[in-house]
Amino acid sequence: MDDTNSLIEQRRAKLAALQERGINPFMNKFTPDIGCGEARAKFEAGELADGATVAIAGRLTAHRDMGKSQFIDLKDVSGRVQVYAQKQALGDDAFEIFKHLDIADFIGVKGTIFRTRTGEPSIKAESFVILSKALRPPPAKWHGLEDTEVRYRQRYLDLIANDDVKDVFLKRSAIVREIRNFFHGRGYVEVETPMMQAIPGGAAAQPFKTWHNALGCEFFMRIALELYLKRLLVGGVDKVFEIGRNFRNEGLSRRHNPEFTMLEAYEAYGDYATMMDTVESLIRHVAQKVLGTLVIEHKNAQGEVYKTIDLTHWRRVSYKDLVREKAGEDWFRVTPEERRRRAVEDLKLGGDIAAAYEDFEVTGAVFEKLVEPTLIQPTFVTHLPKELVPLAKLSPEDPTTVEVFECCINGQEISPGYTEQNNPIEQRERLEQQAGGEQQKLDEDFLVALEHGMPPAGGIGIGIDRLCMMLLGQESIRDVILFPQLKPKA
RNA sequence: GGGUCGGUAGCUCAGCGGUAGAGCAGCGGCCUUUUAAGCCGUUGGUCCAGGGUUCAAAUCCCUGCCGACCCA
Repeated sequence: MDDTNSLIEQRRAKLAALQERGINPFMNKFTPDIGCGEARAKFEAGELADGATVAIAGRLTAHRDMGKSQFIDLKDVSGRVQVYAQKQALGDDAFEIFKHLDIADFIGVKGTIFRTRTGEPSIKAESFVILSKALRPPPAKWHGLEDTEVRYRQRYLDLIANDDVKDVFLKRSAIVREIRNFFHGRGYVEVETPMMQAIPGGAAAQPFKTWHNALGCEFFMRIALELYLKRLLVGGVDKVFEIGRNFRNEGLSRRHNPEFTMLEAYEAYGDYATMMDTVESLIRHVAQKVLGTLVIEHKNAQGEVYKTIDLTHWRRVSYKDLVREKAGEDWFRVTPEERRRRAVEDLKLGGDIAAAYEDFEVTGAVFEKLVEPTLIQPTFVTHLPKELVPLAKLSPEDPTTVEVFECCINGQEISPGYTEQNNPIEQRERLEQQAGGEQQKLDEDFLVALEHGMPPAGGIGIGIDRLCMMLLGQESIRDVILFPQLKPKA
Protein backbone atom coordinates (compact mmCIF):
# COMPACT_ATOMS: atom_id res chain seq x y z
CA MET A 1 0.00 0.00 0.00
CA ASP A 2 3.04 2.26 0.35
CA ASP A 3 3.94 1.33 -3.16
CA THR A 4 4.39 3.84 -5.87
CA ASN A 5 4.05 3.26 -9.55
CA SER A 6 4.03 5.30 -12.70
CA LEU A 7 0.29 5.95 -12.48
CA ILE A 8 0.61 7.39 -9.01
CA GLU A 9 3.61 9.46 -10.06
CA GLN A 10 1.65 10.86 -12.99
CA ARG A 11 -1.21 11.87 -10.74
CA ARG A 12 1.13 13.53 -8.27
CA ALA A 13 2.72 15.43 -11.13
CA LYS A 14 -0.73 16.60 -12.24
CA LEU A 15 -1.46 17.71 -8.70
CA ALA A 16 1.77 19.72 -8.60
CA ALA A 17 0.98 21.27 -11.98
CA LEU A 18 -2.45 22.38 -10.77
CA GLN A 19 -1.02 23.89 -7.62
CA GLU A 20 1.56 25.75 -9.68
CA ARG A 21 -1.30 27.37 -11.58
CA GLY A 22 -2.75 28.51 -8.26
CA ILE A 23 -5.53 25.94 -8.24
CA ASN A 24 -6.43 24.19 -5.00
CA PRO A 25 -7.53 20.70 -5.99
CA PHE A 26 -8.94 20.01 -2.51
CA MET A 27 -11.65 22.64 -2.19
CA ASN A 28 -13.27 23.16 1.18
CA LYS A 29 -16.80 23.60 -0.04
CA PHE A 30 -19.02 23.19 -3.04
CA THR A 31 -22.76 22.89 -2.64
CA PRO A 32 -24.58 20.84 -5.25
CA ASP A 33 -28.27 21.62 -5.56
CA ILE A 34 -29.25 18.20 -6.91
CA GLY A 35 -27.83 14.68 -6.99
CA CYS A 36 -26.31 13.27 -10.18
CA GLY A 37 -28.76 10.43 -10.62
CA GLU A 38 -31.51 12.62 -9.26
CA ALA A 39 -30.95 15.27 -11.94
CA ARG A 40 -31.08 12.62 -14.61
CA ALA A 41 -34.25 11.06 -13.20
CA LYS A 42 -36.04 14.39 -12.77
CA PHE A 43 -35.14 15.43 -16.30
CA GLU A 44 -36.48 12.16 -17.66
CA ALA A 45 -39.64 12.61 -15.60
CA GLY A 46 -40.15 16.12 -16.93
CA GLU A 47 -39.71 17.68 -13.49
CA LEU A 48 -36.56 19.45 -14.64
CA ALA A 49 -36.95 21.57 -17.78
CA ASP A 50 -34.57 21.47 -20.70
CA GLY A 51 -32.02 24.23 -20.18
CA ALA A 52 -32.47 24.41 -16.40
CA THR A 53 -29.36 25.35 -14.46
CA VAL A 54 -28.02 22.83 -11.94
CA ALA A 55 -25.00 22.42 -9.69
CA ILE A 56 -23.84 18.84 -9.28
CA ALA A 57 -20.85 17.15 -7.70
CA GLY A 58 -19.49 13.64 -7.82
CA ARG A 59 -16.72 11.27 -8.69
CA LEU A 60 -15.50 11.16 -12.27
CA THR A 61 -15.99 7.58 -13.45
CA ALA A 62 -15.45 7.74 -17.21
CA HIS A 63 -14.44 10.14 -19.92
CA ARG A 64 -14.83 10.16 -23.66
CA ASP A 65 -12.49 12.61 -25.31
CA MET A 66 -13.76 14.18 -28.55
CA GLY A 67 -10.93 16.63 -29.15
CA LYS A 68 -12.42 20.07 -28.61
CA SER A 69 -15.20 18.65 -26.50
CA GLN A 70 -15.39 15.92 -23.93
CA PHE A 71 -17.97 13.77 -22.19
CA ILE A 72 -17.47 12.58 -18.65
CA ASP A 73 -19.62 10.60 -16.24
CA LEU A 74 -20.11 11.89 -12.71
CA LYS A 75 -21.40 9.59 -10.01
CA ASP A 76 -22.73 10.08 -6.52
CA VAL A 77 -24.90 7.94 -4.27
CA SER A 78 -27.99 8.87 -6.26
CA GLY A 79 -26.53 7.56 -9.51
CA ARG A 80 -24.70 8.68 -12.62
CA VAL A 81 -25.07 11.60 -14.99
CA GLN A 82 -23.15 12.65 -18.07
CA VAL A 83 -21.42 16.02 -18.28
CA TYR A 84 -20.59 17.62 -21.63
CA ALA A 85 -17.72 20.09 -21.77
CA GLN A 86 -16.90 22.22 -24.80
CA LYS A 87 -13.72 24.16 -25.34
CA GLN A 88 -15.57 27.27 -26.53
CA ALA A 89 -17.87 27.19 -23.47
CA LEU A 90 -15.18 26.75 -20.82
CA GLY A 91 -12.35 28.70 -22.43
CA ASP A 92 -8.96 27.38 -23.50
CA ASP A 93 -7.31 27.26 -20.05
CA ALA A 94 -10.20 25.68 -18.19
CA PHE A 95 -10.82 23.18 -20.96
CA GLU A 96 -7.16 22.14 -20.86
CA ILE A 97 -7.52 21.46 -17.15
CA PHE A 98 -10.80 19.64 -17.71
CA LYS A 99 -9.19 17.35 -20.28
CA HIS A 100 -6.52 16.34 -17.81
CA LEU A 101 -8.89 15.38 -15.02
CA ASP A 102 -8.36 11.82 -13.89
CA ILE A 103 -10.88 9.08 -13.38
CA ALA A 104 -11.74 9.01 -9.66
CA ASP A 105 -11.34 12.79 -9.15
CA PHE A 106 -14.20 14.57 -7.41
CA ILE A 107 -15.42 17.66 -9.20
CA GLY A 108 -18.29 20.11 -8.95
CA VAL A 109 -20.01 21.31 -12.11
CA LYS A 110 -22.44 24.14 -12.82
CA GLY A 111 -24.30 24.00 -16.10
CA THR A 112 -27.54 23.44 -17.91
CA ILE A 113 -29.33 20.18 -18.45
CA PHE A 114 -30.15 19.05 -21.97
CA ARG A 115 -30.54 15.95 -24.05
CA THR A 116 -27.81 14.86 -26.48
CA ARG A 117 -28.39 13.58 -29.99
CA THR A 118 -28.35 10.02 -28.66
CA GLY A 119 -30.98 10.90 -26.08
CA GLU A 120 -28.76 10.97 -23.00
CA PRO A 121 -29.69 13.54 -20.35
CA SER A 122 -26.53 15.58 -19.85
CA ILE A 123 -25.19 18.65 -18.10
CA LYS A 124 -23.54 21.18 -20.41
CA ALA A 125 -20.73 22.53 -18.24
CA GLU A 126 -20.47 26.30 -17.78
CA SER A 127 -17.90 26.04 -15.02
CA PHE A 128 -16.31 23.38 -12.85
CA VAL A 129 -14.06 23.06 -9.82
CA ILE A 130 -11.83 20.23 -8.66
CA LEU A 131 -13.01 19.15 -5.23
CA SER A 132 -10.62 16.31 -4.54
CA LYS A 133 -7.81 15.05 -6.70
CA ALA A 134 -7.46 11.27 -6.56
CA LEU A 135 -3.81 10.31 -6.32
CA ARG A 136 -4.35 6.63 -7.00
CA PRO A 137 -6.01 4.98 -9.96
CA PRO A 138 -9.32 3.22 -9.34
CA PRO A 139 -9.21 -0.56 -9.54
CA ALA A 140 -11.41 -1.20 -12.52
CA LYS A 141 -13.40 0.23 -15.33
CA TRP A 142 -15.88 -2.43 -16.30
CA HIS A 143 -14.57 -5.76 -15.06
CA GLY A 144 -15.48 -4.78 -11.54
CA LEU A 145 -13.10 -5.62 -8.73
CA GLU A 146 -12.71 -9.38 -8.29
CA ASP A 147 -9.81 -9.83 -5.88
CA THR A 148 -11.60 -10.87 -2.69
CA GLU A 149 -8.77 -9.77 -0.48
CA VAL A 150 -8.76 -6.23 -1.87
CA ARG A 151 -12.56 -6.18 -1.82
CA TYR A 152 -12.62 -6.91 1.92
CA ARG A 153 -9.52 -5.02 3.05
CA GLN A 154 -10.29 -1.94 0.95
CA ARG A 155 -14.06 -2.14 0.88
CA TYR A 156 -14.31 1.43 -0.42
CA LEU A 157 -12.79 0.19 -3.69
CA ASP A 158 -15.36 -2.60 -3.81
CA LEU A 159 -18.13 -0.05 -3.30
CA ILE A 160 -16.74 2.17 -6.06
CA ALA A 161 -16.22 -0.65 -8.52
CA ASN A 162 -19.21 -2.90 -7.85
CA ASP A 163 -22.65 -1.32 -7.79
CA ASP A 164 -24.31 -4.57 -6.72
CA VAL A 165 -22.09 -4.65 -3.63
CA LYS A 166 -23.08 -1.10 -2.77
CA ASP A 167 -26.71 -2.07 -3.20
CA VAL A 168 -26.34 -4.91 -0.68
CA PHE A 169 -25.02 -2.54 1.98
CA LEU A 170 -27.60 0.16 1.29
CA LYS A 171 -30.26 -2.53 1.66
CA ARG A 172 -28.68 -3.80 4.86
CA SER A 173 -29.05 -0.30 6.26
CA ALA A 174 -32.69 -0.27 5.17
CA ILE A 175 -33.27 -3.65 6.83
CA VAL A 176 -31.96 -2.37 10.15
CA ARG A 177 -34.04 0.78 9.80
CA GLU A 178 -37.20 -1.27 9.19
CA ILE A 179 -36.45 -3.53 12.15
CA ARG A 180 -36.34 -0.41 14.31
CA ASN A 181 -39.53 0.92 12.75
CA PHE A 182 -41.27 -2.38 13.42
CA PHE A 183 -40.42 -2.45 17.11
CA HIS A 184 -40.99 1.25 17.68
CA GLY A 185 -44.38 0.82 16.03
CA ARG A 186 -45.21 -1.83 18.62
CA GLY A 187 -44.25 0.29 21.58
CA TYR A 188 -40.86 -1.28 22.29
CA VAL A 189 -38.13 0.79 23.91
CA GLU A 190 -34.70 0.67 22.30
CA VAL A 191 -31.78 0.60 24.71
CA GLU A 192 -28.01 0.24 24.81
CA THR A 193 -26.38 -2.06 27.34
CA PRO A 194 -22.72 -2.67 28.20
CA MET A 195 -20.41 -4.26 25.67
CA MET A 196 -17.65 -4.54 28.26
CA GLN A 197 -18.75 -6.93 30.97
CA ALA A 198 -17.06 -8.34 34.05
CA ILE A 199 -18.82 -11.66 33.44
CA PRO A 200 -19.81 -12.46 29.86
CA GLY A 201 -23.17 -14.24 30.03
CA GLY A 202 -26.27 -15.11 28.07
CA ALA A 203 -24.64 -17.66 25.79
CA ALA A 204 -22.05 -20.40 25.74
CA ALA A 205 -19.16 -18.93 23.78
CA GLN A 206 -15.52 -17.98 24.17
CA PRO A 207 -15.19 -14.26 24.93
CA PHE A 208 -12.53 -11.69 24.02
CA LYS A 209 -10.67 -10.25 26.98
CA THR A 210 -9.64 -6.69 27.54
CA TRP A 211 -8.24 -4.66 30.39
CA HIS A 212 -9.33 -1.49 32.11
CA ASN A 213 -6.30 0.46 33.29
CA ALA A 214 -7.93 2.79 35.83
CA LEU A 215 -10.08 0.10 37.44
CA GLY A 216 -7.22 -2.36 37.27
CA CYS A 217 -9.36 -5.27 36.20
CA GLU A 218 -10.19 -7.53 33.32
CA PHE A 219 -13.29 -7.10 31.21
CA PHE A 220 -14.85 -9.27 28.55
CA MET A 221 -16.49 -8.18 25.34
CA ARG A 222 -20.09 -9.29 25.48
CA ILE A 223 -21.17 -12.54 23.80
CA ALA A 224 -24.91 -11.80 24.12
CA LEU A 225 -27.29 -9.01 25.09
CA GLU A 226 -29.67 -11.15 27.10
CA LEU A 227 -28.83 -10.71 30.76
CA TYR A 228 -28.89 -6.90 30.72
CA LEU A 229 -32.15 -6.74 28.79
CA LYS A 230 -33.75 -9.05 31.36
CA ARG A 231 -32.59 -6.72 34.12
CA LEU A 232 -34.64 -4.09 32.31
CA LEU A 233 -37.72 -6.37 32.40
CA VAL A 234 -37.16 -6.49 36.15
CA GLY A 235 -36.92 -2.72 36.06
CA GLY A 236 -40.33 -2.38 34.45
CA VAL A 237 -39.35 -1.76 30.83
CA ASP A 238 -41.92 -4.24 29.57
CA LYS A 239 -41.09 -4.17 25.88
CA VAL A 240 -37.44 -3.69 25.17
CA PHE A 241 -35.01 -4.30 22.36
CA GLU A 242 -31.41 -3.71 21.44
CA ILE A 243 -29.48 -4.03 18.20
CA GLY A 244 -25.82 -4.43 18.94
CA ARG A 245 -22.53 -6.08 18.34
CA ASN A 246 -21.59 -9.37 19.96
CA PHE A 247 -18.05 -10.72 20.04
CA ARG A 248 -17.18 -14.39 20.03
CA ASN A 249 -13.62 -15.60 20.13
CA GLU A 250 -14.09 -18.52 17.79
CA GLY A 251 -13.28 -19.58 14.25
CA LEU A 252 -14.03 -17.59 11.13
CA SER A 253 -16.04 -19.08 8.32
CA ARG A 254 -18.49 -18.26 5.60
CA ARG A 255 -21.11 -18.03 8.33
CA HIS A 256 -19.11 -16.70 11.27
CA ASN A 257 -17.42 -13.37 11.90
CA PRO A 258 -15.85 -12.71 15.33
CA GLU A 259 -18.03 -9.64 15.74
CA PHE A 260 -21.57 -9.85 14.52
CA THR A 261 -24.78 -7.93 14.98
CA MET A 262 -27.59 -9.26 17.10
CA LEU A 263 -31.10 -8.11 17.74
CA GLU A 264 -32.66 -9.16 21.01
CA ALA A 265 -36.20 -8.25 22.01
CA TYR A 266 -38.17 -9.08 25.16
CA GLU A 267 -41.82 -8.67 25.85
CA ALA A 268 -43.38 -9.01 29.30
CA TYR A 269 -46.45 -11.27 29.37
CA GLY A 270 -45.44 -12.79 26.05
CA ASP A 271 -44.19 -16.35 25.60
CA TYR A 272 -42.47 -18.39 22.91
CA ALA A 273 -45.68 -18.61 20.90
CA THR A 274 -46.32 -14.87 20.83
CA MET A 275 -42.67 -14.35 19.95
CA MET A 276 -43.02 -16.70 16.98
CA ASP A 277 -45.74 -14.40 15.72
CA THR A 278 -43.45 -11.45 16.33
CA VAL A 279 -40.57 -12.96 14.36
CA GLU A 280 -42.82 -13.89 11.46
CA SER A 281 -44.42 -10.43 11.38
CA LEU A 282 -41.05 -8.73 11.67
CA ILE A 283 -39.42 -10.60 8.81
CA ARG A 284 -42.47 -10.19 6.61
CA HIS A 285 -42.50 -6.46 7.39
CA VAL A 286 -38.82 -6.03 6.60
CA ALA A 287 -38.94 -8.05 3.37
CA GLN A 288 -42.01 -6.20 2.14
CA LYS A 289 -40.65 -2.75 2.99
CA VAL A 290 -37.08 -3.25 1.78
CA LEU A 291 -37.50 -5.70 -1.07
CA GLY A 292 -41.15 -5.19 -1.95
CA THR A 293 -41.76 -8.94 -1.99
CA LEU A 294 -42.09 -11.98 0.25
CA VAL A 295 -40.53 -14.31 -2.30
CA ILE A 296 -36.76 -14.08 -2.07
CA GLU A 297 -34.69 -15.26 -5.02
CA HIS A 298 -31.01 -16.06 -4.68
CA LYS A 299 -29.15 -15.72 -7.95
CA ASN A 300 -25.73 -16.87 -9.09
CA ALA A 301 -23.20 -14.78 -10.99
CA GLN A 302 -24.98 -15.53 -14.25
CA GLY A 303 -28.22 -14.18 -12.82
CA GLU A 304 -29.88 -17.59 -12.66
CA VAL A 305 -32.13 -18.25 -9.69
CA TYR A 306 -30.76 -21.21 -7.74
CA LYS A 307 -32.80 -20.83 -4.57
CA THR A 308 -36.20 -19.38 -3.75
CA ILE A 309 -37.33 -18.64 -0.22
CA ASP A 310 -41.05 -18.18 0.25
CA LEU A 311 -41.81 -15.98 3.27
CA THR A 312 -45.57 -16.37 2.86
CA HIS A 313 -45.62 -19.81 4.51
CA TRP A 314 -44.14 -20.48 7.94
CA ARG A 315 -44.07 -24.07 9.14
CA ARG A 316 -44.24 -24.85 12.85
CA VAL A 317 -42.96 -28.29 13.81
CA SER A 318 -41.41 -29.86 16.87
CA TYR A 319 -37.74 -30.73 17.10
CA LYS A 320 -38.58 -34.34 17.77
CA ASP A 321 -40.84 -34.64 14.73
CA LEU A 322 -38.10 -33.24 12.49
CA VAL A 323 -35.54 -35.63 13.92
CA ARG A 324 -37.96 -38.52 13.40
CA GLU A 325 -38.39 -37.53 9.75
CA LYS A 326 -34.67 -37.97 9.18
CA ALA A 327 -33.72 -40.63 11.71
CA GLY A 328 -36.72 -42.90 11.97
CA GLU A 329 -40.11 -42.98 13.67
CA ASP A 330 -38.81 -44.99 16.65
CA TRP A 331 -35.71 -42.82 17.23
CA PHE A 332 -36.82 -41.66 20.67
CA ARG A 333 -38.06 -45.13 21.74
CA VAL A 334 -34.81 -47.06 21.28
CA THR A 335 -31.98 -47.12 23.82
CA PRO A 336 -29.34 -44.36 23.92
CA GLU A 337 -26.76 -46.96 22.81
CA GLU A 338 -28.88 -47.84 19.78
CA ARG A 339 -29.30 -44.14 18.93
CA ARG A 340 -25.56 -43.65 18.99
CA ARG A 341 -25.02 -46.74 16.84
CA ARG A 342 -27.57 -45.58 14.29
CA ALA A 343 -26.16 -42.07 14.18
CA VAL A 344 -22.64 -43.32 13.55
CA GLU A 345 -23.36 -46.32 11.32
CA ASP A 346 -26.67 -45.68 9.55
CA LEU A 347 -26.54 -41.89 9.34
CA LYS A 348 -22.76 -41.74 8.91
CA LEU A 349 -22.24 -39.03 11.50
CA GLY A 350 -19.19 -40.68 13.03
CA GLY A 351 -17.05 -37.63 12.37
CA ASP A 352 -19.55 -35.36 14.10
CA ILE A 353 -20.15 -37.34 17.26
CA ALA A 354 -17.47 -37.30 19.91
CA ALA A 355 -17.16 -40.26 22.25
CA ALA A 356 -17.92 -37.99 25.20
CA TYR A 357 -21.23 -36.81 23.70
CA GLU A 358 -24.23 -37.35 25.89
CA ASP A 359 -27.41 -38.80 24.45
CA PHE A 360 -29.06 -35.44 23.80
CA GLU A 361 -25.93 -34.28 21.96
CA VAL A 362 -26.12 -37.31 19.66
CA THR A 363 -29.64 -36.28 18.69
CA GLY A 364 -28.39 -32.70 18.49
CA ALA A 365 -25.84 -33.74 15.89
CA VAL A 366 -28.57 -35.40 13.84
CA PHE A 367 -30.55 -32.18 13.93
CA GLU A 368 -27.65 -29.90 13.20
CA LYS A 369 -26.12 -31.96 10.39
CA LEU A 370 -29.11 -33.56 8.73
CA VAL A 371 -32.13 -31.39 9.53
CA GLU A 372 -31.09 -27.75 9.85
CA PRO A 373 -29.34 -27.50 6.46
CA THR A 374 -32.54 -28.70 4.76
CA LEU A 375 -34.71 -26.01 6.36
CA ILE A 376 -34.57 -23.53 3.50
CA GLN A 377 -38.18 -22.39 3.83
CA PRO A 378 -39.20 -20.58 7.04
CA THR A 379 -39.59 -23.13 9.81
CA PHE A 380 -40.16 -22.69 13.53
CA VAL A 381 -38.56 -25.66 15.23
CA THR A 382 -40.22 -25.89 18.64
CA HIS A 383 -39.80 -27.78 21.90
CA LEU A 384 -36.07 -28.40 22.00
CA PRO A 385 -34.64 -30.76 24.65
CA LYS A 386 -34.23 -28.88 27.92
CA GLU A 387 -30.51 -29.70 28.06
CA LEU A 388 -29.88 -27.51 25.02
CA VAL A 389 -31.37 -24.34 26.46
CA PRO A 390 -30.61 -23.22 30.02
CA LEU A 391 -32.52 -19.93 29.98
CA ALA A 392 -36.01 -21.11 29.00
CA LYS A 393 -38.96 -22.61 30.85
CA LEU A 394 -40.06 -26.22 30.71
CA SER A 395 -42.96 -27.17 28.49
CA PRO A 396 -45.97 -28.26 30.58
CA GLU A 397 -47.00 -30.84 27.93
CA ASP A 398 -43.55 -32.43 27.68
CA PRO A 399 -41.23 -31.56 30.55
CA THR A 400 -38.24 -33.11 28.76
CA THR A 401 -38.47 -30.12 26.46
CA VAL A 402 -38.56 -26.38 26.87
CA GLU A 403 -40.84 -23.71 25.44
CA VAL A 404 -38.49 -22.47 22.79
CA PHE A 405 -38.25 -22.20 19.06
CA GLU A 406 -35.48 -21.90 16.57
CA CYS A 407 -36.55 -20.11 13.45
CA CYS A 408 -34.58 -21.63 10.59
CA ILE A 409 -34.53 -20.14 7.12
CA ASN A 410 -32.01 -20.62 4.34
CA GLY A 411 -30.60 -23.70 6.07
CA GLN A 412 -29.42 -21.85 9.13
CA GLU A 413 -30.74 -20.68 12.44
CA ILE A 414 -31.89 -17.10 12.08
CA SER A 415 -33.68 -16.60 15.36
CA PRO A 416 -34.13 -18.43 18.64
CA GLY A 417 -37.00 -17.52 20.95
CA TYR A 418 -38.02 -18.60 24.44
CA THR A 419 -40.53 -18.42 27.14
CA GLU A 420 -37.93 -16.86 29.41
CA GLN A 421 -36.99 -18.43 32.71
CA ASN A 422 -38.05 -16.12 35.53
CA ASN A 423 -37.72 -18.46 38.48
CA PRO A 424 -34.49 -17.30 40.19
CA ILE A 425 -33.94 -20.62 41.95
CA GLU A 426 -34.20 -22.74 38.82
CA GLN A 427 -32.21 -20.17 36.89
CA ARG A 428 -29.39 -20.37 39.41
CA GLU A 429 -29.27 -24.15 39.15
CA ARG A 430 -29.10 -24.07 35.37
CA LEU A 431 -26.39 -21.42 35.33
CA GLU A 432 -24.38 -23.33 37.90
CA GLN A 433 -24.57 -26.43 35.72
CA GLN A 434 -23.50 -24.39 32.73
CA ALA A 435 -20.60 -22.73 34.58
CA GLY A 436 -19.34 -26.20 35.50
CA GLY A 437 -18.39 -25.29 39.05
CA GLU A 438 -16.54 -22.08 38.21
CA GLN A 439 -18.22 -19.86 40.76
CA GLN A 440 -16.72 -16.59 39.54
CA LYS A 441 -18.45 -17.09 36.19
CA LEU A 442 -21.89 -16.79 37.79
CA ASP A 443 -23.46 -13.43 37.21
CA GLU A 444 -24.69 -12.95 40.79
CA ASP A 445 -25.98 -9.49 40.02
CA PHE A 446 -28.28 -10.95 37.38
CA LEU A 447 -29.55 -13.59 39.77
CA VAL A 448 -30.22 -10.94 42.41
CA ALA A 449 -32.20 -9.03 39.81
CA LEU A 450 -34.33 -12.11 39.13
CA GLU A 451 -34.94 -12.52 42.84
CA HIS A 452 -36.49 -9.07 42.79
CA GLY A 453 -39.02 -10.50 40.35
CA MET A 454 -39.08 -10.62 36.55
CA PRO A 455 -42.45 -10.77 34.83
CA PRO A 456 -43.16 -13.78 32.61
CA ALA A 457 -41.85 -12.85 29.20
CA GLY A 458 -41.07 -14.01 25.73
CA GLY A 459 -37.74 -13.19 24.16
CA ILE A 460 -36.04 -13.50 20.81
CA GLY A 461 -32.68 -13.02 19.24
CA ILE A 462 -32.11 -12.47 15.56
CA GLY A 463 -28.73 -12.65 13.88
CA ILE A 464 -28.87 -9.56 11.70
CA ASP A 465 -26.01 -10.70 9.49
CA ARG A 466 -27.68 -14.02 8.74
CA LEU A 467 -31.01 -12.31 8.20
CA CYS A 468 -29.31 -10.05 5.65
CA MET A 469 -27.70 -13.05 3.96
CA MET A 470 -31.10 -14.65 3.60
CA LEU A 471 -32.90 -11.53 2.40
CA LEU A 472 -30.13 -10.27 0.12
CA GLY A 473 -29.10 -13.57 -1.43
CA GLN A 474 -25.54 -13.62 -0.10
CA GLU A 475 -23.92 -16.95 0.80
CA SER A 476 -21.00 -15.50 2.76
CA ILE A 477 -21.32 -13.41 5.91
CA ARG A 478 -18.36 -11.36 4.61
CA ASP A 479 -20.58 -10.06 1.87
CA VAL A 480 -23.02 -8.49 4.31
CA ILE A 481 -20.41 -7.07 6.72
CA LEU A 482 -18.68 -3.96 5.41
CA PHE A 483 -15.33 -4.68 7.00
CA PRO A 484 -15.14 -8.40 7.80
CA GLN A 485 -12.36 -9.60 10.03
CA LEU A 486 -9.21 -10.62 8.18
CA LYS A 487 -5.78 -11.43 9.42
CA PRO A 488 -3.72 -8.23 9.55
CA LYS A 489 -1.17 -8.02 6.79
CA ALA A 490 2.36 -8.32 8.10
C1' G B 1 -6.10 -27.30 12.95
C1' G B 2 -6.45 -30.52 7.98
C1' G B 3 -7.34 -30.65 2.56
C1' U B 4 -7.98 -28.24 -2.32
C1' C B 5 -7.25 -23.98 -5.25
C1' G B 6 -5.12 -19.19 -6.01
C1' G B 7 -1.32 -14.74 -5.65
C1' U B 8 2.18 -12.33 -12.95
C1' A B 9 1.45 -4.47 -15.26
C1' G B 10 -3.29 0.14 -11.99
C1' C B 11 -7.61 -3.73 -13.20
C1' U B 12 -9.11 -8.58 -15.54
C1' C B 13 -6.18 -12.48 -17.00
C1' A B 14 -2.86 -15.69 -20.41
C1' G B 15 1.95 -17.87 -20.19
C1' C B 16 3.61 -23.40 -16.73
C1' G B 17 11.68 -24.98 -18.05
C1' G B 18 14.48 -21.24 -23.09
C1' U B 19 14.25 -12.86 -24.35
C1' A B 20 7.82 -10.97 -19.49
C1' G B 21 2.49 -11.18 -22.74
C1' A B 22 -2.87 -9.50 -24.10
C1' G B 23 -7.27 -6.49 -23.38
C1' C B 24 -8.68 -2.36 -20.71
C1' A B 25 -6.64 1.82 -17.90
C1' G B 26 -2.41 5.45 -18.32
C1' C B 27 0.63 8.85 -21.57
C1' G B 28 1.06 11.52 -26.65
C1' G B 29 -1.60 12.68 -31.35
C1' C B 30 -6.52 13.31 -34.50
C1' C B 31 -11.66 14.20 -33.91
C1' U B 32 -17.11 19.86 -30.84
C1' U B 33 -23.33 15.13 -29.32
C1' U B 34 -20.00 10.44 -27.32
C1' U B 35 -21.39 6.57 -23.86
C1' A B 36 -17.38 -0.50 -22.90
C1' A B 37 -16.71 6.08 -28.46
C1' G B 38 -13.27 5.38 -32.56
C1' C B 39 -8.37 5.61 -35.13
C1' C B 40 -2.70 6.05 -34.79
C1' G B 41 1.52 5.80 -31.59
C1' U B 42 3.50 4.56 -26.79
C1' U B 43 5.04 3.95 -21.33
C1' G B 44 4.54 0.51 -17.54
C1' G B 45 6.96 -5.70 -14.05
C1' U B 46 10.62 -7.36 -6.74
C1' C B 47 5.99 -12.81 -11.90
C1' C B 48 3.71 -12.79 -3.12
C1' A B 49 8.57 -13.68 -0.10
C1' G B 50 12.84 -16.77 0.94
C1' G B 51 15.62 -21.08 -0.12
C1' G B 52 16.69 -25.29 -3.51
C1' U B 53 17.20 -28.16 -8.38
C1' U B 54 19.06 -26.72 -13.34
C1' C B 55 23.49 -24.42 -18.38
C1' A B 56 18.72 -21.78 -17.77
C1' A B 57 12.98 -20.95 -13.08
C1' A B 58 7.13 -16.78 -13.48
C1' U B 59 7.20 -22.08 -14.78
C1' C B 60 9.83 -27.79 -11.10
C1' C B 61 10.75 -28.79 -5.48
C1' C B 62 10.70 -27.02 -0.19
C1' U B 63 9.41 -23.37 3.56
C1' G B 64 6.76 -19.13 4.84
C1' C B 65 2.94 -15.11 4.18
C1' C B 66 -2.01 -13.70 2.50
C1' G B 67 -6.75 -15.07 0.51
C1' A B 68 -11.02 -18.25 -1.26
C1' C B 69 -13.59 -22.81 -0.82
C1' C B 70 -14.40 -27.54 1.71
C1' C B 71 -13.75 -30.28 6.26
C1' A B 72 -12.90 -30.34 11.74
